[in-house]
Amino acid sequence: MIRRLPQSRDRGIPEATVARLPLYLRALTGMAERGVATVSSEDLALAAGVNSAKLRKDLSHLGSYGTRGVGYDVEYLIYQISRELGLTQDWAVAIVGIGNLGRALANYGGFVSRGFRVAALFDANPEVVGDHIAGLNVEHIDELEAVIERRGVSIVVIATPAAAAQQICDRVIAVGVTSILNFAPTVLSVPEGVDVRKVDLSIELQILAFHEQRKGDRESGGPVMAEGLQQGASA
Amino acid sequence: MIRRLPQSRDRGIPEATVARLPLYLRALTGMAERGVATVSSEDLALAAGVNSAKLRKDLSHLGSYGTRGVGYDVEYLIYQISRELGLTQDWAVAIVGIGNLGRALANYGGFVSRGFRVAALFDANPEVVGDHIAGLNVEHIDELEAVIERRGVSIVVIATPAAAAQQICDRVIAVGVTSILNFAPTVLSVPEGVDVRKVDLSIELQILAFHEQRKGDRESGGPVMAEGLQQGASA
DNA sequence: ATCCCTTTGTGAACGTATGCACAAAGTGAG
DNA sequence: CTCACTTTGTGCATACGTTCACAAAGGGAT
Ligand SMILES: NC(=O)c1ccc[n+]([C@@H]2O[C@H](COP(=O)([O-])OP(=O)(O)OC[C@H]3O[C@@H](n4cnc5c(N)ncnc54)[C@H](O)[C@@H]3O)[C@@H](O)[C@H]2O)c1
Ligand SMILES: NC(=O)c1ccc[n+]([C@@H]2O[C@H](COP(=O)([O-])OP(=O)(O)OC[C@H]3O[C@@H](n4cnc5c(N)ncnc54)[C@H](O)[C@@H]3O)[C@@H](O)[C@H]2O)c1
Repeated sequence: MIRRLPQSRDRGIPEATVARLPLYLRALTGMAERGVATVSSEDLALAAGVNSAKLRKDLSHLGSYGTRGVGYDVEYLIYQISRELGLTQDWAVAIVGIGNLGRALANYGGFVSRGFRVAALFDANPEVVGDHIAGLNVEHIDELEAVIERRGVSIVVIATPAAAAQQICDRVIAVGVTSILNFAPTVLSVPEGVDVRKVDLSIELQILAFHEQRKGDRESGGPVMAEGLQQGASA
Repeated sequence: MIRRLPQSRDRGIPEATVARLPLYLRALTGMAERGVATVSSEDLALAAGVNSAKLRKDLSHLGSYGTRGVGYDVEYLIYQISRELGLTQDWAVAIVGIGNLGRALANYGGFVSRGFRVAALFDANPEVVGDHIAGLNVEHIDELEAVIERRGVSIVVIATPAAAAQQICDRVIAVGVTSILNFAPTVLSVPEGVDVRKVDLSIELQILAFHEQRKGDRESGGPVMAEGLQQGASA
């Protein structure tokens, strides 16, 4: 291997790695709070629930921040991962659909903890509009575009019924939003350059049911299946 | 303790495929409701937001249920996928931690729609215990084991603070639960044979932030990377 | 300075997933 | 029947992801 400076500009981090970085970050933050100064790949991997070789390979994509024979400096690694994930800047998030779920999300403290700030709440229901939740006023959905632009919102969380999701999606994309987190159980179609991630309770349960059923099958003499698998990264 | 994942198995459906089956099912259900009798892989793939070759390969793992020149029978395919996922039986689900999120989950109608039935709610807070939510009484966490066994709960949803999650997890596993859906931002450690899936808002936002930051970098002359990617299956 | 111990970073082998491209299989018209 | 047309199911190439295993690097003791 040729040792070169351009290594740091090789910014092609695999998607599977990106999905695990927040996990490492969380484990590291816990360690920092407990006063741990350095950590080995073995220990960090254990805390994050992954294989240590995988962890080392993941971190190697960010650069060479470890010290052989010692491990990684916790604070420094927190900084490097945070920077890579873009958490050293402040992200304004809007939540659309302030029903059961939207309310829970708006009240969720874990949001703010890492660079994310809930900057706007929207709903179509006149009875909900004007409510005060977590120090924010719920705006009418008609104000969507204006408020998003005024407050510099760059990430939108959709928590409306499925029927409204695509329309909300189209509208926020039209004003330049390119990152969407969708809780509605529907497939959003978006132009290239827009990232959609989805959280779908129903799908998770169905996947669990699939494996659960298969465990039961075992008793009736079916083939013994692989088990104990935790879900991995999303690509 | 090396975990072996035997691949050579007859009914071995790839994990990536399993994760997409619920998507197909949802699309098919919508079509059935609109009176569509048959569908081509092309159309179904479009509705589910995947590549049609991938869809055909996924379905081929279940069997050969299509008709060349025609497509798939919608109702029949719904039945086959439902059966494969184990949705033809009834799953009793318990929710632990009836706070903001737990309440939203308990009130969520989409649960029941597909074989899942919320059968028990638990909380440690005396002010919450005894509340009536969605027709269910919130039980004290001390009753966890007894109620789970009595009502035949096989899937547990954890919506407690992170600090309580591992303990709840250990307790439900001790009474035979092997499927857990975890909303708490913590890595659960479980014995082999137990499936844990996690839903983590914070991780999703951080992944979005990573890509969002990268989009901004483009202006400063960084390499233009592939975008527009939607998240894939979790393995 | 030398040796021993620990731990990183990565080459290489293997496993899994994706998507193209096409033969095979089916429909229906004449 | 044959022919034209549609669409499935899959072989194959390629890309991506995981894990093992070990040389190289660093720390510290003597
Ligand atoms: N509650 C859950 O646990 C849960 C779980 C998984 C998925 N989901 C999904 O999340 C979404 C929200 O769930 P919920 O339980 O909060 O539903 P909900 O009905 O309680 O809330 C939906 C809110 O969206 C608002 N709304 C409707 N149309 C709108 C529009 N065009 N613009 C802006 N706001 C609009 C409604 O006024 C309502 O306040 C649904 O798609 C649901 O399927 C919910
Ligand atoms: N609210 C959200 O939008 C959101 C988003 C992502 C993740 N989460 C996570 O989901 C979990 C719940 O979030 P929330 O906002 O509902 O919090 P919450 O504080 O509103 O609710 C937590 C509930 O759990 C109960 N509880 C605490 N210890 C318990 C125990 N040992 N046994 C049983 N019940 C116990 C509490 O009494 C409370 O009712 C947290 O881990 C949170 O980080 C929440």
